[in-house]
Amino acid sequence: MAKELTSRAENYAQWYNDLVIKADLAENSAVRGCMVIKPYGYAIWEKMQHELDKRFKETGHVNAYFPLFIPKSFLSKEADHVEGFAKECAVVTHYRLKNNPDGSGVVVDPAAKLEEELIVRPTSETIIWNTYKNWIHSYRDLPILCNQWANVVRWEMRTRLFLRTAEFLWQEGHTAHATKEEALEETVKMLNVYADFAENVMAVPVLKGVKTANERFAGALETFCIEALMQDGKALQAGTSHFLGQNFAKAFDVTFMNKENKQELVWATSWGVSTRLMGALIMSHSDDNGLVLPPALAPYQVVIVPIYKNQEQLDAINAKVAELTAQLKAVGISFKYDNDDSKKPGWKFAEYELKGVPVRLAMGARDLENNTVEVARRDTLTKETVSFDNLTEYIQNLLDAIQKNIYQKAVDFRASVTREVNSYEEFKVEIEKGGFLLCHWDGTPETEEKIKEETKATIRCIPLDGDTTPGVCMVTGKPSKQRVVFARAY
RNA sequence: CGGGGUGUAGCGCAGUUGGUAGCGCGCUACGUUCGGGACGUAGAGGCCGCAAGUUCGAGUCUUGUCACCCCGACCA
Repeated sequence: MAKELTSRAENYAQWYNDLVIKADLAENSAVRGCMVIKPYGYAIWEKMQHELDKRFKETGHVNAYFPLFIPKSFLSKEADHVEGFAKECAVVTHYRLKNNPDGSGVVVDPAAKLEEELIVRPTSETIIWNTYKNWIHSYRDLPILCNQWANVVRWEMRTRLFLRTAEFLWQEGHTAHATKEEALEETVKMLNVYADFAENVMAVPVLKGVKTANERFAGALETFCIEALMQDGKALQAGTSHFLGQNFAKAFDVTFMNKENKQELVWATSWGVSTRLMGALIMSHSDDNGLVLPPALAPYQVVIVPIYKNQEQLDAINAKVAELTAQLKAVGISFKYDNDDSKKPGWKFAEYELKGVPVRLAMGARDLENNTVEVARRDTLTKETVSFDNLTEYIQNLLDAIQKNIYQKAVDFRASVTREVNSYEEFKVEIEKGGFLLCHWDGTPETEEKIKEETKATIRCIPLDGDTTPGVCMVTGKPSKQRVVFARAY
């Protein structure tokens, strides 16, 4: 991918990790490790939000909003949770500035020091459970199934556009349940929602699995995840769903009276996906010509480019295109008719390829004569001339075909770099090639840690629907219940 | 915080032994073009990251400083 660039392409694309990912999607901001998401990129994020939200509602969830600031004391109430996040928190210590006495700009007013510092949320478990405490008294108050769309801040030592920015956008679901079974069921249910979204909307195949203790969310008893594989052979954690047990209920003293009139601790889950998914989308499908977007997420699914020599021709094309766009609108296909006179057709072709628009229609004088249109698809870069009659139906089918095709391509790619490895020697060689390695592991954190140190590979997950044939650990020779998934990850 | 690198036009870069700043793209105007990132002509655009120093003279040499990028430690 992205072996070389023409001097022209340089002006339109920024290349990142061998993939076009800044192409009108994002740029670095003036703030360390943060990103500006440009309108085209944000439109993709909005589509993702819409599709996810729809699925959350279908599973009985509602949206709410909780504060950006978390009192420092809240964060220290759950021991594992603090340990996990303490090192990467932005802290608010003052609430006022004043003019610098020496006349050079402003300084922090030392008189305005906060009694208790506020943490900019790295995740909202603590502030939410502090709130839930007041919402929950009886089994009749349960379950609580809330989701919040928000930004969070994690002061990472090293950032990576889309994949690990200091501030990112996400949704975080936080649910409270009367029983362990119900909470576990919720955890798995949301994992399935994420997997469905990734595969059917993003066209990104994912492995569903459970994290090992080492990789578990700070404060969770069990972390479920979906793991995707990028085109460069590295794995990407695309979403997580945590079973939190009663840890946060204990920490924030959230109890309820059950039907037997006994006081019980509440059971919790939390789950989230972030703008990291934008990275997953880009790195799964893009090619040397730019982005390849699945029709389900493309800000516009069809772009129409007129080709003309004079105003008269353009008028004729405008009229013809108006017929088409009315039909597209009627069936809910999103489109853009680009009759901007300041850009040439060739320029537009390249531009919309870079932006990943699934279908491009070109219409010129020749087409008007023949009652045809040229249809180009982004995923295969092929073109054909199609009759103007029944064009809408043709496009509908084509969009479906493209959605399926890019998913299938990703599935095939993943299959081509997923293999079973049985010895540690072989593992050390194979891991250099990237991809998922299915190996036996003795289940101990020590062995996992040793492998990580020696090869930089981590256990991405213990797959939920993997082969459960037992074997022996490739490192220690001790018994193993099933193969787990190793990879180098982002 | 360690190791490496880079700061020169909006973007990407060149700049020789120190002599007063250039290329490509983009931008503006006009004309010809328009079915795969057009071409010609004429333009506009720079405190050479910042600060000291050496020198008749610094983009270039010295010292300091700041910022950003890459590789580690950390992590979704």
